[in-house]
Formats: sequence, structure tokens, C-alpha cells
Amino acid sequence: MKEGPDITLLGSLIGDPARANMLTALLSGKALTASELAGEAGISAQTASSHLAKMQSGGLLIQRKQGRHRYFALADDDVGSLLEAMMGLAAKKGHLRTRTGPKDPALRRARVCYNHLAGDLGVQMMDSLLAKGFLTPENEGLGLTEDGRRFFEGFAIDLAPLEKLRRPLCKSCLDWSNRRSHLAGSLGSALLTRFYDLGWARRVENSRIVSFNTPGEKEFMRMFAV
Amino acid sequence: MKEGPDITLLGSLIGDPARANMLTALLSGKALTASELAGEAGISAQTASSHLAKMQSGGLLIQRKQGRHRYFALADDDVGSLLEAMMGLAAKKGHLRTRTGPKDPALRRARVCYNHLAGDLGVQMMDSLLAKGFLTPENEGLGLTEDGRRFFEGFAIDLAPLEKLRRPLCKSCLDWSNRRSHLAGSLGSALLTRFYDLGWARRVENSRIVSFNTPGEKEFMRMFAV
DNA sequence: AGAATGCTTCGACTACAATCGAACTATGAA
DNA sequence: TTCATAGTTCGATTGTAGTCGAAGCATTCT
Repeated sequence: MKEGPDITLLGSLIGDPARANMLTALLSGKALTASELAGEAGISAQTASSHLAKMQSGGLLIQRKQGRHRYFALADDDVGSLLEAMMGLAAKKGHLRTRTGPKDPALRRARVCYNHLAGDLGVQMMDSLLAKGFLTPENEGLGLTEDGRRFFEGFAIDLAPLEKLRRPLCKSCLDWSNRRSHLAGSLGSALLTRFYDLGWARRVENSRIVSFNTPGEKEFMRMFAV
Repeated sequence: MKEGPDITLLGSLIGDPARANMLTALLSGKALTASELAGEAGISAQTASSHLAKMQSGGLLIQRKQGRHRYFALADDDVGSLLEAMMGLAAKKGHLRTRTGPKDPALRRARVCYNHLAGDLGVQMMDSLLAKGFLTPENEGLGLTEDGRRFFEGFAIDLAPLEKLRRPLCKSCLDWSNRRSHLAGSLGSALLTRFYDLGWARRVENSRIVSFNTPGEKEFMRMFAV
């Protein structure tokens, strides 16, 4: 017994409601200040401060000072993936939040997962990219084909700087609402940014929802048909 | 806010040391009795009973009555995967258990992950099966090729009954010690069983370690060379 | 039937962690 | 300099979850 890594710390960090709310808010990919997170969790600033310190020393968060603000963000993609994975299992086991609000359908359709697109549209995009042979499954992840390289460059995504990063270019991430994979990694992130830039979609304030407008969705559907 | 599934319950269930010890023990794939689990966690029977009830109602465990014993096991593969994923992140963040025992290297080399082979050897097997074209990455999982079908049948693994199960045949599972994938699913489980039957390896008592004997390891290496 | 084992329920105790008010530090604005 | 805002630290309070002893069922053994 007492073999392997210790999962209790991670579990207990995630297991507190206030902290879970903060983490969920940060899953939107935006860095938030301590007071914003306190508001998100519905607790006082002092309490939030203590929680944030714990999560930081536990490796879940990183902190960036900027003027008199302190911005907190998820430490890395792995933390985001774990949170999504837990949401997947929680959903499967029926652990829903007390009030499943009216936003729920919109959230299932298109939302931000840390920094890339998730939900029905995210899964569809992934399927389409695979079906057209732009991405291809590799050893343990995803690879970019020559066709894919041309496609993305044609979509005004500059691959060169992305490939220089330590972060993997393509990665698959499990979707809690669909239990299917969608595209993560720096390429997934770049695609989402491109959708914003093109004016196809925008972020809904204070939420993970990504809202496509009518022409934007039309373009998206044409480009990522299955 | 308050969007999506609730991860606090899962987190807090996993976040208690006694429960985490039990879950880790169950990750060996064996069903254990309440008293065995109490011993594993180092707590009294009463306390264990309360923990087990909570984990059961939280969907992490299932219970099977057999005579005057109650056997507990992980509820499904997803629970096992989540635990391995958490161990992966915990290891990466340096959350090791206080005493990293002498068993640790053996554990990294070959261990049971719920019901299939993990560790260096598990990863090597996966790599070999992919390299030889017996398995192939598919949409969101793994597929069996015609060559692969012949290979496994030749290895005296009867695929027909496995394919009838609701459980997926092939599945990849992330390894915490390697951060690479190994083969899960009913096929992964069948392979491990076959190794036991052939006398290549055996389980080390009260541990997740799988110990290969010299000729067994030789055969394994020949069969799953990379 | 009676005894023993395996497990759960009940009740009481304890320890710890979340919480907030108040005081303190740091940055920025007037 | 003085004031205001953002955040942390300290101390005290509170609630709750983990813990075990004792008693209660259920099943098997003799």
C-alpha cells in the first residue's frame, strides 16, 4: 500500500464548493483577479485569498501580478483536462448542480474549454478535420497532415510560431456533454481565436458559452461539414 | 455561474485519505471486501462502512453481496481512468506519498491498472501493437485491424465473446508513470489474463505490481518488440 | 440452537477547515 | 501627502466530516 502518487491533495482542493466554482470559472480560459473569483464563488475576499493560496501551492493555479491586481489562471492544459474529465464522470453519474439553468443547452452547443472550442460544435469540427484527412490520429495524440497544413494556412493561421511552443500543437480533449473528443492544443486555441477575429462568434459575458451569430454559424457549418 | 456538472462531490470523495487509499487498492482491479478495505486504509470497520456507503452512492463503487461478505469494486472503467489521470497530474505536480517505497520501480515497470497492464511494459505493448498495424487509431479510440484480428486469435484470445460486451474492445488509458497511453478495454484485460495463464507473469500479493519471470519476460519482449 | 464472523447503524467525541471581522501591506490616484 | 482600492495575514468562531465504541442484523459454521 501507499503506492504511487498522492491524489488526496488534488481531490480535496477540487472537492470544496468555493474552490470548484473558482476553477470552473477559470476553465473559461480567462485569467481572473482575486476579487472576481471571490465574487464567482460567493465568498469574502479573505476567504478567497486563502483558497487561492492553497490552489496555487497545490499546483492548480498560477498567479501573475499586474499593478495592484493579481490575476489567477489554471496552471496548464493538464489541469483543464482533468477538470473536464471530472465533469464528464460527474455528468455520467448524474451529479448535476442543483439548478440546471436555462443556459445549459447553449453550453452544450458551444463553449470554451480552457482555451479552445468544446460542445457539439467543437466535436463536429474535430470529426470534420479527421474525416477530411487534415488531422490524423498518431501514437498517442493527433498529427497534422500535409493537406491539413495547407488548409490551416489557407485559413490564415500561421503554424510556424505555434510549432515553436512547448505546448503540443494538436491534442484531443474529452467533452463532458458529448463524451466525444474535440480539438485542444495550441491549434485548437488558434482556431477559436480566428472565429472571434472573423466575427463568427463571441464570448457571452460571465459564462463559458460561445455564441455564434447566424452568418458565422453558416460559414462554420460550410467549413466543417461532416 | 453554476454551469455544468458538479465536480465537488467527486473531488471530496477522492480527497479523503482513507477513501483514496481504498480507491487506490481497488485500482488493482480486484474486488475487495469491506474489511480488507478497512485494513488497506488503516481505519476501523465502522468508519470504512460509512466511507464505502458514500462512495457507492456517489457512483464510484459498486457492491456485490456474496455470502456474508460484501465485495466492492470500482463502478466502471471511467472511474479507473479518472483515478489514473489524477495520479498523472499529481505525479507531475510532485505530490508524492510521504514514503516512496522500494516497490516504486517495480510499479513503474509493470502494474495492474484496474484490469489491464500498465507501466513501461504496458506502454511498450501498446506501441508495438500500433507499430505492427494490429491496432489503429480511430475517431476517438482504437480499432482492431484484420491483421490484428489474426494476431490475437493466434494468441488464443477469442474475440467473439469480447465483442458482444457493452464495454469497448479497445481503449487507451493514460499511464501516470510514463504519461503515455497503454491498452485498456476488454482486449487489454484479456491480454493480461493470457499472460497469467501462460505463466509469464503473476500478481504480487497486496500490490498492483505485476511480476514477470525471466522466460515470460523474454517471450513478452519477443512478441511485443518495438 | 448457539456461537462466530462480517458488516452496518447509532451516538458521542474530536479535529480541522471554511468562514468572516479587523488590522496590515502594497500599489495607484488625487 | 493623503486617500482609495486590491489583496493578504491574524484571530476567533462555527459547522461538519471523520473517527471509534457499543449495539444490532445477517449469514455461515458447528
